[in-house]
Amino acid sequence: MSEITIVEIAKKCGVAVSTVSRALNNHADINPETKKRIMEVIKETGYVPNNSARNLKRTDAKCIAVLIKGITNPFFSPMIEVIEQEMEKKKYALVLRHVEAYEDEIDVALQLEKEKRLRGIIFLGGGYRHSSEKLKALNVPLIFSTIGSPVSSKISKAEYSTIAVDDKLESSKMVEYLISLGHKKIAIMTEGSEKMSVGQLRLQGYEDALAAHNIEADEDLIRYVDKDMDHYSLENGYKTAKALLESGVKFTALYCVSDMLAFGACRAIIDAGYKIPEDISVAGFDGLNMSNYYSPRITTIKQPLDEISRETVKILFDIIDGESGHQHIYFPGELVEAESTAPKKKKKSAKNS
Amino acid sequence: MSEITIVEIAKKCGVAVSTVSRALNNHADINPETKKRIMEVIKETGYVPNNSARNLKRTDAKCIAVLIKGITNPFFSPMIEVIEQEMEKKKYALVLRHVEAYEDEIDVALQLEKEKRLRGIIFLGGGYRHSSEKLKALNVPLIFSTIGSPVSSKISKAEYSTIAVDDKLESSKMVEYLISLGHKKIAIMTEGSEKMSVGQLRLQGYEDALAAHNIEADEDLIRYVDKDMDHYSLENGYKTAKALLESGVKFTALYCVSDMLAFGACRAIIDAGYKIPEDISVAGFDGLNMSNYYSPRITTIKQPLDEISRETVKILFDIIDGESGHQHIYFPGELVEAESTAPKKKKKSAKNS
DNA sequence: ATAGTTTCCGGAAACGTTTCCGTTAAAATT
DNA sequence: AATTTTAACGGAAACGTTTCCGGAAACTAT
Repeated sequence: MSEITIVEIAKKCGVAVSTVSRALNNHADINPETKKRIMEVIKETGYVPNNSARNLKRTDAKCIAVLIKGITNPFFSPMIEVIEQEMEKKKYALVLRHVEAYEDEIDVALQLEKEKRLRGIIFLGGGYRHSSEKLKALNVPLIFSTIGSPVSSKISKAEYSTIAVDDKLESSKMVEYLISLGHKKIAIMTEGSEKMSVGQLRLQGYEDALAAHNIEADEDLIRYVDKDMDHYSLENGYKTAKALLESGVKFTALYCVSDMLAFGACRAIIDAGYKIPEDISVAGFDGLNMSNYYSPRITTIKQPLDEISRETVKILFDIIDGESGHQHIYFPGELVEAESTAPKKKKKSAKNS
Repeated sequence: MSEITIVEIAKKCGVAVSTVSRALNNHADINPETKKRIMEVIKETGYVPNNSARNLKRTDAKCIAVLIKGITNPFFSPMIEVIEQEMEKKKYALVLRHVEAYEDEIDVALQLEKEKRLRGIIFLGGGYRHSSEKLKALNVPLIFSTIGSPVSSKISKAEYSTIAVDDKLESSKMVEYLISLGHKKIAIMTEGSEKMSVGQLRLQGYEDALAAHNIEADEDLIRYVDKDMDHYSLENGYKTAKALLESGVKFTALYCVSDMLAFGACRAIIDAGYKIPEDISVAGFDGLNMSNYYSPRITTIKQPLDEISRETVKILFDIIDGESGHQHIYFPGELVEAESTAPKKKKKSAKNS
């Protein structure tokens, strides 16, 4: 393919390679005339500098990586947007990478660290099988955003930052709310991939809330999504809710640990001939944009993703600039009451739209 | 940061640099013993080869790029999945990049072409401001998947491939269907960013269908989404539908040129107190997974994204391998009738769930 | 034992840049 | 007019790899 290099340009212009390089990089020591001439030839020939060679020498190209597991999850959309904005302000290049498993992530990061001058990594999305030695070896700030408790115990809290809502606390707020509506038989749909996953934390919040109100936890009401599928997907929500309904266990409210699950669950409930919220109340978590457009609008805990994202970037730069060490910050979530929940059981309760 | 290079490893092992390289790259000419020893040291030190240097020399690292505008759009999720699978089979590295504007894309691609040995580019998502000279200069196969007519007229059809559904035709199928249900006042919600955009093509299909049935096109029924917002977003669907409803124009069916728009529109219609499909039928396009979980399930044209994705990759490799030239292929879409549409007006029409 | 093969490894060139250092000629200063 | 400064540029080393070429042992076959 395009074999043309900087030396051809130099020849064509009758100057030295270094001069072309200077023209390319807006260096001072160059005659505007010469520069213009060189730039023209470059334009003509369609020459593009080889980035590998460039990065091999350069030391100043600052770059941070955002590694996302499940980049297509709508949950990340607003986060990516904000992070991109903030990075732009700081004039840092941003590399957004979609990674399947976390093992991959690390290798991707390692690679980046060598290719470019990686200054930090932001991890988005759950999954916790980090090989901590490698992670430490990177020697750049690691920021985990909106994921429960991110790393293996081999790496200490002083070596990474986390920014998120307090999943356990917020989760219990939601369950408290359902209880306040008179519900006692509250089912939960969650995910239990790893010990400290978001799903597990939110389950703990559920249990806390029940305990606080002396409601006995019923094993049958705790449902795990299929771990062989995308955890927080519509299909999984649908499937799990369907199984719950068909099991015959009685419940008046279903708390889904993610809005995506709630969407799927709602559809299953409707398909089964029940009305939401008259027959069954459904609650979600995350506050996805979609939850406000779904029918019914989903009662959920809204995560302040914009603020979280902004803070994520801020913390990263504070650490890079040496202005602070690693931090672990919780943001408050907001309970938004919508159409999918209602007080329990009143014969014909009015829709609270 | 991690300053350790291949020469340190060589020193530590008491071997030559080339030997370490051989160990690293699974070369033949090396004693398994030596290799093992070297690998151990590498593991210990956490050494990672510098990819820039590596790519500078290598010529075989094959790589193809997938450039997506709006990577967070759920539309792309299944496509990415399939493409990743297929690439894995071919043992090609895949670089997935999120790009904001198409200008960016090209630069990204150019950069890639130099860094790695880029063998092809797949473009996903609309937007058509390609600077064709640059594109040509890349000298690698360009494949446009699921986007209308992709490039500026300066670049000929023999120089790129397209794989998609026939947007115009499929669109008219949907409108024909609505007409067959007895609808005459059919509103359309579309997007008109560029001449040959997906939205424009689908609008043409709408006009064709109306013309074929001698239904007069009513300017007031053609609605454009806000071009300053994300074109195919819930918000835009909601907002545009709301404006349409408030305008007082009468219509019995609303055809949204994308499911995302349909979701938003449905919500606006419901909020306005109408029932879907009893009062207003709503149709979408794309066949997003979500359309089967939304309430009501959206009548839509389902794009065979799996097949399209697979074919996209296949065509790319055919071209790379010199087994064929560029192609322009249409896949048929599938009209899926769901809950959001019904025959017009019968006093109390039964829901066709 | 000799010649021919293999096996394994070291040396060094090359990849395409950037950057440091030095040089020249012109401009500015004395 | 002689000296110093400046502007513009060329030359070459360096970045960290891979790969080609050749050479020394260690085998194999005669």
